[in-house]
Amino acid sequence: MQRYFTITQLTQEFDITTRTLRFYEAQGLVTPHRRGRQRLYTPGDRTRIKLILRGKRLGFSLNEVKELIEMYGKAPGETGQLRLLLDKIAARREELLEKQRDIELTLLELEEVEAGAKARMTEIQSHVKSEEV
Amino acid sequence: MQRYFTITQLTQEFDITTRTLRFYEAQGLVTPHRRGRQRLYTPGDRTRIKLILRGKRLGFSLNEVKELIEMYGKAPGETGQLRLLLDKIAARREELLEKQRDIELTLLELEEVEAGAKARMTEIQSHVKSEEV
DNA sequence: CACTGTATTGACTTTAACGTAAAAAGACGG
DNA sequence: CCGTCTTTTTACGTTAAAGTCAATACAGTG
Repeated sequence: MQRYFTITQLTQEFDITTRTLRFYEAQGLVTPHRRGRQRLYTPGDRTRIKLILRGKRLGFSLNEVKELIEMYGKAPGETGQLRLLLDKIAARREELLEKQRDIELTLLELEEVEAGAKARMTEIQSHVKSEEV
Repeated sequence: MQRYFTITQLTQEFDITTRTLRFYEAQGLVTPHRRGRQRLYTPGDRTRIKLILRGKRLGFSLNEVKELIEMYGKAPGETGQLRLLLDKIAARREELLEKQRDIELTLLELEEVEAGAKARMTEIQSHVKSEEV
């Protein structure tokens, strides 16, 4: 049973515009079916869109995202260049691990700032209290 | 003892161009000293540049990075709007945590693809061996 | 001082990722 | 069937983040 999504359904679900989805299509990132001129998105298309948006959140360009998705898309059988695929996977993994470290560092720094701010707040509080006496 | 860095030193260290550093300066992200017209970067400037690049790797825009850095820069004392600062920190943290989840998911998917590829490889290997018999 | 190489400035160009507007074609409710 | 609404297509505009190029300006060296 093939359930389809319309373009507006997806734009609402993911909070993007139709322009964006058509743009992704023009870039070859999704290829919805057509009923006449109308676009019909399969659940698979929907998943791809999710992957695209996730990639974007991580700072990957659309081209990089495309490469990633194509890796998923290929069944392992039809992948002629297995060695090459494995290399790409390794490279992506390295990038992701670096991003993880970047995030950890940034979170730590945020905590420091937060601690400073909170300390400053309670300090102000105590001033207020002493003035209240 | 104030040790300075030249612009080219930094471009080499971080693998960016002079144009990029001057652009960041024009955006108010760094403000190196001058000796005549020549730019002199302090270790503090260097740290800021590191932060900028880290932010970029995580997919933040330069403006977002600027906000982040300004949060670090402000001593907690001179932060008039402590509540506002804490809110911003919380928002950033949420974003970062989401990115962490995104990374985890992507890593998992990469592992799946990798497993498939490796399985396919050993399969091919065994074919070769059986032909060798 | 002349030469050479590096820095700076300013202007213009480029690329990615959409936004916006206009015109035409379906889709639908009454 | 008519008007309204949505969708599509086409084309041009925009923004962020630099890249590229040209015209100097120094700075150090022999």
